Amino acid sequence: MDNSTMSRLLAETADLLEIDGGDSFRIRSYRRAAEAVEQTTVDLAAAASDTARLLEIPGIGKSMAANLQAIAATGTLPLRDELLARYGSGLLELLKLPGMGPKTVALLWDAAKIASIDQLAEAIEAGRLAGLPRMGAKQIEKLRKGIEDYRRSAGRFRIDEAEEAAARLSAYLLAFKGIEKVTPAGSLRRGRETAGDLDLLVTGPACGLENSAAAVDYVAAYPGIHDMIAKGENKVSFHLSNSLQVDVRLLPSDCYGAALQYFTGSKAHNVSLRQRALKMGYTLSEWALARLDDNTTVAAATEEEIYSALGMDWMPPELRENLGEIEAAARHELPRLIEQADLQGDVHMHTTATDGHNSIREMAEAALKRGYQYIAITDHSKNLAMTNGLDEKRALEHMKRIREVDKQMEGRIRVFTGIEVDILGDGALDLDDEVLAQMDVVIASVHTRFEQSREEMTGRVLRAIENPNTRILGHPTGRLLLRREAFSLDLGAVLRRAAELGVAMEHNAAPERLDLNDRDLRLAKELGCRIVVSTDAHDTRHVGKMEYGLRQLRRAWLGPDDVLNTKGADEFLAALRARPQSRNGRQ
DNA sequence: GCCGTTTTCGGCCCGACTGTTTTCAGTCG
Repeated sequence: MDNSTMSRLLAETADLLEIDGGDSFRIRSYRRAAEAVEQTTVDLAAAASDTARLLEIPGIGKSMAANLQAIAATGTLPLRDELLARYGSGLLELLKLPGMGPKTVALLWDAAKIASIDQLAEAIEAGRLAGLPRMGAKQIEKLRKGIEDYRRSAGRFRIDEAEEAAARLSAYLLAFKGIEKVTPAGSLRRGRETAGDLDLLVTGPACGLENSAAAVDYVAAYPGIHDMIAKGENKVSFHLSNSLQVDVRLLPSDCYGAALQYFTGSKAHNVSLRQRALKMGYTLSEWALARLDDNTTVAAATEEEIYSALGMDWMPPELRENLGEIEAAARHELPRLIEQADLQGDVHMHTTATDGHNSIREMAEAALKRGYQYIAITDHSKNLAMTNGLDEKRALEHMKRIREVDKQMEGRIRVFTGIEVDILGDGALDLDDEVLAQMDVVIASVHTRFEQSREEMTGRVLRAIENPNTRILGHPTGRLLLRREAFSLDLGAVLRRAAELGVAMEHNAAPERLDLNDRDLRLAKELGCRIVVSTDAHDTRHVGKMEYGLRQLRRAWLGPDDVLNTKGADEFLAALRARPQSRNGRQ
């Protein structure tokens, strides 16, 4: 069992205790322990027998160590099981609805015996919620909409979860003699934010059409399989324990490219590509590109051959959405997409001054190791009290420390001063302008939920952009993957104004964030609004880890020139600071 | 349930915002 699963069990226990009305400090302990387990580099399943080692981890005491040992030994936690037996796992799912916390879950359970999202939906339809305490028309409507949004995203997995499952399975497959190559296809390969299932294409001498039986048996013996769906001559389908469906296809290497192309999709891209093939006298299938007249194979082994035979350049999977990439590839005018090597700096990160886990120096060293030229330290401001956010006085002191570290690094990497301020309800920033003016990087973010009208909400964000100290607009959509609580915002107006005033728009590269979706990013490019891709790293492991965010940028056809932190340190700073004359007075 | 160069008991990150209130409880970060 891996640390994140152990962490999840502890966090769920905390949720259940909260619904149960348990001691709030005990609950916090479970939460802290869950976070510690997630954070630590110690492999807890392996180290479980070493109690002293467990106790070294801050937040793990005697009973939590025993809990971890129970989880490692049995895969489950007695307290959690006990609470689940009382309330059922549906309550944990209810908590995922926006605006739904433990008190409301407990209320619905006590008053109406509602124990799942389905039961809640039913109760809303039947009008059984009206009259319950704190259940006005607005609240009920919010829940109804929350259920709708939740159901839309349910059943899909975040890209990093799918990728992790793919990596583990690939490692297992590659250990088999005669399996030489494993490639994830489908939306995972195209870099979508989420994946509905996992398509793995496998090839090697053991994957021939006739001799694949041993390899198929090996696949079917994968220890992570929860239940088998189908096992054929060349395909094995199953669910993992997290209910992710996996299809493993074994293919001879001479048709690997055709299969890879076909199973990567997207559907729209493939339809369009097959039409093009037909016009050229070919037929394209998952087995080969073949001549229509005599059915002889033209290309099949690699994607490059197939696209080339169709008169096109090979294109990165991220572009395959039938949004003009086929025409561009045929004209040999595919865009140059942004790559990791283009990025010169990571300019959003936190330290132990607020809710980060490492020092300024450690973050700088980590970024240096990853080959970056500069970073910005952007801890939280005072409005985020729970993170120990910085007030004016502490912000200035912190700035001094950042400058000291910058000196210590002796030019090997630049360390910029910065802060992530909160956009308040009236659109003002929560720190004094005189202090903000001294910072290199000021990221203005919305941390509280706004539920005003679209106009009002947009007005507030625009006001924050107008503030001459705002250099980067941080996550303004309130968008969290698989929990889309996006408040209403005229993003077009926001991006346009940001472009006019030279304020960059942040795209958070963390897989659970990915602030801007494909369409937002295309719009940003159209409007000439520059993007800053960042990690919002809270520890050294996440510093500069941009791959998920980069794939989103690539999907939107963004190149190095569309992104601000592809510039060198001085150019980046100059671009951030230079703001055109304010054009106030225009509505 | 964790933690301790003020402690082995008594503390434990707190402020903004919303909706349903008529002074506040609940959620979120």
